[in-house]
Amino acid sequence: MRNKELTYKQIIETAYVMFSEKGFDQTSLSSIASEIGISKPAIYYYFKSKDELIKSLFEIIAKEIQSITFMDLETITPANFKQNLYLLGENTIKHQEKDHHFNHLFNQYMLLSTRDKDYSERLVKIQQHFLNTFHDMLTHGVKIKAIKDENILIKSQLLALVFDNITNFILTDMTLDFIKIWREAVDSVLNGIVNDEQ
Amino acid sequence: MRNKELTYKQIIETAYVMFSEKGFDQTSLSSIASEIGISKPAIYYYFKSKDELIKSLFEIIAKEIQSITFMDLETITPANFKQNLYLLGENTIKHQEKDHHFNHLFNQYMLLSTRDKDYSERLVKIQQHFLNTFHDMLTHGVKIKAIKDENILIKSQLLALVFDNITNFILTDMTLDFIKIWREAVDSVLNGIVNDEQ
DNA sequence: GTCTATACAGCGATAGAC
DNA sequence: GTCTATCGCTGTATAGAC
Repeated sequence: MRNKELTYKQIIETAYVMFSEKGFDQTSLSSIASEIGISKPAIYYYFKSKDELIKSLFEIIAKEIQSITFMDLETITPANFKQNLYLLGENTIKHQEKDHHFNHLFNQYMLLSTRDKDYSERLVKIQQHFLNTFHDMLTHGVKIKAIKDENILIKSQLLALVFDNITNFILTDMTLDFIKIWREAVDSVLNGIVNDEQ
Repeated sequence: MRNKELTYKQIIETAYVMFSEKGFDQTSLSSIASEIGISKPAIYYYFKSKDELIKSLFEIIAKEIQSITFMDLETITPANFKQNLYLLGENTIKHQEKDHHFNHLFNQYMLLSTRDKDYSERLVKIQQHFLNTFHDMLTHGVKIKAIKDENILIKSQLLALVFDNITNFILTDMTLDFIKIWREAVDSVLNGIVNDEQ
């Protein structure tokens, strides 16, 4: 007799890894089951279909993105503004270099979204949230007079694009100095609009 | 009796569209065959397996990337340097907005590469070529004294990252002004190192 | 060179025993 | 809650007719 919560947790965790490594289609429910040491129908006790299991994982990913890109604006001052932008990138880069599964899965949902309207709408919202995070950050910078109010919208979109693609490039075997690239991006974008730079 | 070359061409073109819209796994050889109006085994006459058909499409994609990112450095002068960087992005953005299949397929090969060493190595080379294009462009800019020799390597990598992810974002339903973002990227990166700017 | 027919494996999902 | 057994379907791939 197994523990109910344990089994549920094992299915989620095993699916997370296997889906990321082999893809949704190439990972059968039986292979997930045998990896855990249970039978295939046991999975159907927890999830009414394979699609629902895939959807459950999406919810987990979506929540993780929220927490990764969270920024507490209250702690930002003109003195530490640029440093905080550096850190936002550096922390994420270090996090992604440890867990490749996250981005592999996310890419698969991106592909799913082209033929599934639900995923499409959810992903647009996530990307929007993502863009907003950087826009809020720069807007806050203007408000506390850390930077000048010049082209803030486009500049924040540019930062979001760089940030997002750094995580994609980490997945390939490219060995670039991503932290340096991110710092160059922040420096370039803020160049000329930073106040009080000595 | 069908024409041999025509059938081959039809298989390639139909597979290109269907694989991009539904994915490799969700597109069966029978569905491709019936879409064209031939029988499933007919495909096996031209391709010894589904994987080989997928591989053939990869060769086409790889070639297309080479031509998209081609830049004739001979025509670059200090006067048109920045304008050419603008155009490189703008032409690609317009091209991508017309043909979404290209990027959908490319993303699928990115996922395949995580479990297939052949694709992995090929893709790294493509990404490398991609980075080199921008590096060559900026290095050439230094040579013809269009820009100053400051941080050229990182700056070219940054441009490549922005350029690459703009094409990814076009696939989503985000309606951003990508041309403006690209211009901001070029402006930001070149800010302070451009010579002869009035 | 292209077809019909078919082999064979594997999938998602369900029924019903324990 | 988890199992065995099984259904129905679809996939890739091949053999052999024309």
